[in-house]
Amino acid sequence: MNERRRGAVRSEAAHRSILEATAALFAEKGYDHLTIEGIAARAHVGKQTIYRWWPSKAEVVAECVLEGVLLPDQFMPPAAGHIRDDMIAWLGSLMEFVTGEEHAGLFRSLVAAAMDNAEIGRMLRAKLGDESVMVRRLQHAVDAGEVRADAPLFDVSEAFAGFLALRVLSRERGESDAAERMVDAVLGPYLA
Amino acid sequence: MNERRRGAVRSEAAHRSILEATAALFAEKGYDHLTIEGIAARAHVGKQTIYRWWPSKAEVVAECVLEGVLLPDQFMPPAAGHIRDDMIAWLGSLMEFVTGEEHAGLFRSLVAAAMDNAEIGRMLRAKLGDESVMVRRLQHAVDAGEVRADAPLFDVSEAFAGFLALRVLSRERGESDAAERMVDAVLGPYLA
Amino acid sequence: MNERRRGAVRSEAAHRSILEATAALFAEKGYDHLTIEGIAARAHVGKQTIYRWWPSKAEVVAECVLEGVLLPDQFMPPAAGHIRDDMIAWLGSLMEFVTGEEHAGLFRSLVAAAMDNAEIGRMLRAKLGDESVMVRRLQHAVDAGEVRADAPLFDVSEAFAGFLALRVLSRERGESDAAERMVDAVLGPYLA
Amino acid sequence: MNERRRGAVRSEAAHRSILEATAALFAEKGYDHLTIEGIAARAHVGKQTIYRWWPSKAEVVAECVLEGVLLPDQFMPPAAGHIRDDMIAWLGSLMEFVTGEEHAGLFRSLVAAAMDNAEIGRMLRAKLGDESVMVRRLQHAVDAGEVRADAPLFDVSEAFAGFLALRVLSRERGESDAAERMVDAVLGPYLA
DNA sequence: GAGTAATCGAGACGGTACGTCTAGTCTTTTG
DNA sequence: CAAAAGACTAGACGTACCGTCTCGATTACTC
Repeated sequence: MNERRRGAVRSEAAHRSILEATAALFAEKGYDHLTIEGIAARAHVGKQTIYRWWPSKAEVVAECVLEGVLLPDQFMPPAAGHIRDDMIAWLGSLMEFVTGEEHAGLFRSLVAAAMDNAEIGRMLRAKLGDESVMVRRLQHAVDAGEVRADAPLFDVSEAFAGFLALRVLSRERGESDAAERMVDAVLGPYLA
Repeated sequence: MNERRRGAVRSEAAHRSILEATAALFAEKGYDHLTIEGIAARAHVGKQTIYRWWPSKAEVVAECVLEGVLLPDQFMPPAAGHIRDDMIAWLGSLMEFVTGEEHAGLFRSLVAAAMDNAEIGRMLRAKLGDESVMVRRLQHAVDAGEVRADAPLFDVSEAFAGFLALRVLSRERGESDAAERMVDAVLGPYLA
Repeated sequence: MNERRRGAVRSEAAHRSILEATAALFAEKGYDHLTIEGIAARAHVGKQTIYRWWPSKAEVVAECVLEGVLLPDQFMPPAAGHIRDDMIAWLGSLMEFVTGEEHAGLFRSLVAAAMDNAEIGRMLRAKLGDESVMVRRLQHAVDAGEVRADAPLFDVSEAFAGFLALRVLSRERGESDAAERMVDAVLGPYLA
Repeated sequence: MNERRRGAVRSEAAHRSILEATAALFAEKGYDHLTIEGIAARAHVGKQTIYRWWPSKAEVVAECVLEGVLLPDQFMPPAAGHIRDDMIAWLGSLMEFVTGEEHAGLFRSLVAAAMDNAEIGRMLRAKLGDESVMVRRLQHAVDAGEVRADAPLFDVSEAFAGFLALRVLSRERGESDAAERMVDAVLGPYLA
C-alpha cells in the first residue's frame, strides 16, 4: 500500500480567508489595533489555525504585503515623455499617495509593522521605489539621450526613494513643488 | 480678582520619576513592550498619576524624547574639513547609528512610536536630519568656495535626510560605500 | 490660666451637609455603592473633612441612623383597641415596611452596614422593636385586663422583634396572615 | 439534528480550585476583603475564568455556601430528651455559634453577602433555622405527648428562627438564660 | 491688631481592585 | 487529523475609590 499522508491538508480557503480578513482589518484599524482574535473572528477561523502557520501578527501582515493584498502593485514610473517631466509626475503622485488622507494611516501602520519585521520593511521599500524599475526608466532616458551616460543611475534612484521614505516617516507632505525641486536638484545636473 | 487654583500642586518628583522610568524601560524593552503599569511600578507611582497627566503611552514617550532623556543631542554635521569628506563622514556615522545593532532596537521603537504620535515623529526628524542645521553646514561650504553658489542647498539636504530615512525604513545598511556614493551623486555636481 | 484650644472650630454646616449627602446617597445607591468620595462631592466638602471626624464610612452611616436622618422615627405600637388587634396591625405594618419594595433595599443596606458596625446593628434593632416601648404597650394591656399578669412581657416582645428581624434577614414577606398567626401563637396563650 | 456545542468544556479542576480558594480567603479575610483577583491568584486561575462562569463575587460565595464548603452541615435540633431541654440546648448552641467570637466574622460576612444576593440569604436561612426540620422535631414532641396537638408548630418554629435572626442582627448574645426564657415564653404554654 | 493654630474646599499622591480585552496554549468535537 | 470552537493561564488596559498629604484661604482664639 502506498505511504500517502493522512488527514486534512492545509486549507487553502482558510489561508486566503485569513489574509483577506487581515487586510480588511488592517485597513480599518491599523497595525496596532489589529488583533489575532479579530482576524480569527472575521475569517471564521480558529485562532490556532493562525498560530499554526504564522508565528506572529507581524508575519501575517508581512504575507499580506507580499501577496499584494494590502498595497497596490508597484507604481511604475511612466515613460510618457521627457524623463524630467515623467519623474516629477511620478514622484509627485507617489508623494500624494503616501501622505494623502486616504492612505496615510495605512502607511503609518505599515512602517510600524516594518519596525517589527524586517521583511515588511524590505517589501515596503520595494513597493515605494524599486530601484531596478527606476533604474530601467533612467537607462531608457540615457538611451534616448536625455540623461548623460555617466550619471550614477542607482544613486539617483535611491535619492528619489529616500525622498518618499522621508515623507512616509515624517508624515509631512512638504511644499507643492517638492517633487519638482528634488528632481531638478538631483537629476538636473545629469540631464544632457 | 484672579481665579486662583486650589488644591495640591503637581509633584515634580513624580513627573521626573515617570520620565526616567519610561526612558529606562523603553531602552530595556522597546516601545511596544513598554507598559503603563510597568512605568508606574518602576517609578513608584500610582497609575492614575500617569493617566492624570498624559493621555497615552505615546505622549509619555514623546515627552521623554522632547526632554532629551531618550535620544542623544542632535548629531551635528562636522565642519572639520572639506564639505565632501564631512558629509560622507556624517552620513556614514548616522547610517551606522540607525542601523547599528546597538541602537537599532531603540531606534525602531522610536519610529514605531512616531507612527503613533506625530509629535514624536517631528522630534525624531529634528534630531536626525534637521535641515536647517545641514543647510547651514552647506552654506558654510559655499562661503568657503567648496560648493557653487547656485546649488539648491535645501533640496540637497533633503536628499541626504531621505537617504537616512530609507535606511530607517528598510533597515538595511547597504554597501559600505553607500554614503560616499550618495554624496558624490547628489552633491558632486555642485562642488566647485 | 485655662488651656483653651485655638483655631477654627468644627463647621456645623459641613457636618450637616455630610450627613444629608450620606443619607441621600445611601437611599440612592445603597450601603456598598456609597463612597466617601461621592459623599464629599455631593456635600461640597473636602474628603479630609470627613476623615477628620469619622474613621470610616460605617461610622458616618451610623451617625445618620442615630440622627434619624435615615430611618423614620420609631414605630409606636398603637394603643387603639384590643392588644391582639393592635399588635397584629403594628407587626403587619412593620413587616410591610421592611419588606416593601420601597424600603427593602435600604434595609438590606442597613443590615450590611450593621455587619460592619455593631452600633448600627443596635440602632437598627432599637428602631425595629424597641423592647421598652413594646413592653410598655403590653403592660398597658395587662393593666386593662387583656393579658394575664404572669405573661413574660419582655420575651414576648423579643419574639415579635425577632419576627421582624427574620423578615429583614430573609428578605421574604411570608404569607399575608403571618403577623396574625405570630401574635396568636406567641401572645395568644397569655390573653386573659 | 441536535445543536451540539463545540470547543473545550468547562474545566472541573479550575471550578473546584476557585471554590476552594474562595472558601479559604473568605475564612481568612471575610466577605468584603475577599477579592476576585485574590481568588484568581490563590486558585492559579485567570480572572476571566471566574468572570466567565460567575457574574460577581457574591455568586461565587453563594456557590461555596451551597456546596457546603463554607458552612458546616445543618444544625439539627437534637432529639435527645424532652423537647424543652432539646430546644433550649439547640437554640443556645446556635446563639453561641452566631455570636461567638470564633465564627462571628465569617457569619457577619455571610449575612452581608446575603444582603447582596438573595440566594445566599436563602441558603443561610436554610442552614440555620430550616423550619421544616424544626417543625419535624416539634411534631416528634407532639407524637411523644410532650406538646399539645393543637400547638401552632410552624409559628413556634418561626419565633425561634426570629430569636436567632435578632441575635444576628443586633450582634448581641443577650443574657445567659435568653434561650431558656424564649423557649419557656413561646413553647411553654403548649407543653402538655 | 499681629501671630498662631485649627478648619475648610480642593485635589494630587501611592495604591488596590475592578471588569474587559488580548495573547498564546490546550482541549474537545466535527468533517 | 486539521479545523472550528472555545476554555484555559496570564497580564495590561483604563477607571473608581481608598486613605493620606499638600495647598492656599478662612476663622477664631491668644498675646
